[in-house]
Amino acid sequence: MSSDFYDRVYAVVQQIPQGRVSTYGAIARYLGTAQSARMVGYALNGCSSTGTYIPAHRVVNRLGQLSGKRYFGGPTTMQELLACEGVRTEDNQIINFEQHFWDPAMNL
DNA sequence: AAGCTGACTATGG
DNA sequence: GCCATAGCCAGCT
Repeated sequence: MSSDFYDRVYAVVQQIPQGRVSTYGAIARYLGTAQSARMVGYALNGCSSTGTYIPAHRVVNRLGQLSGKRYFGGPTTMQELLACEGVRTEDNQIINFEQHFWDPAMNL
């Protein structure tokens, strides 16, 4: 039922190593739809519907901001998940974002 | 079927 | 340097 686009997004996000983060734009570009960064987040919106665990907390916007933390049910859920993996955040933004950044196109 | 929405990004003022 | 506007694509109403 999930479109190929959704499935690809999930596949990439699942391949993000623990303690690393990626961006919507990077994933979108890897999928071939560089202009559809919004769709990446939109796809993650249905990650719970897939029944598969998707580390969506490892996906942030290009500034390293936890733009989608409000979709995790708690105001600090995403932040805690990242912190649990060793990713420090400050004011909803990842510290040393470039250091944690993981580009699928660069590793896949 | 047609229009709106959105976890983005880039550009302009 | 910050706020406003536009472009984008795929899913949802």
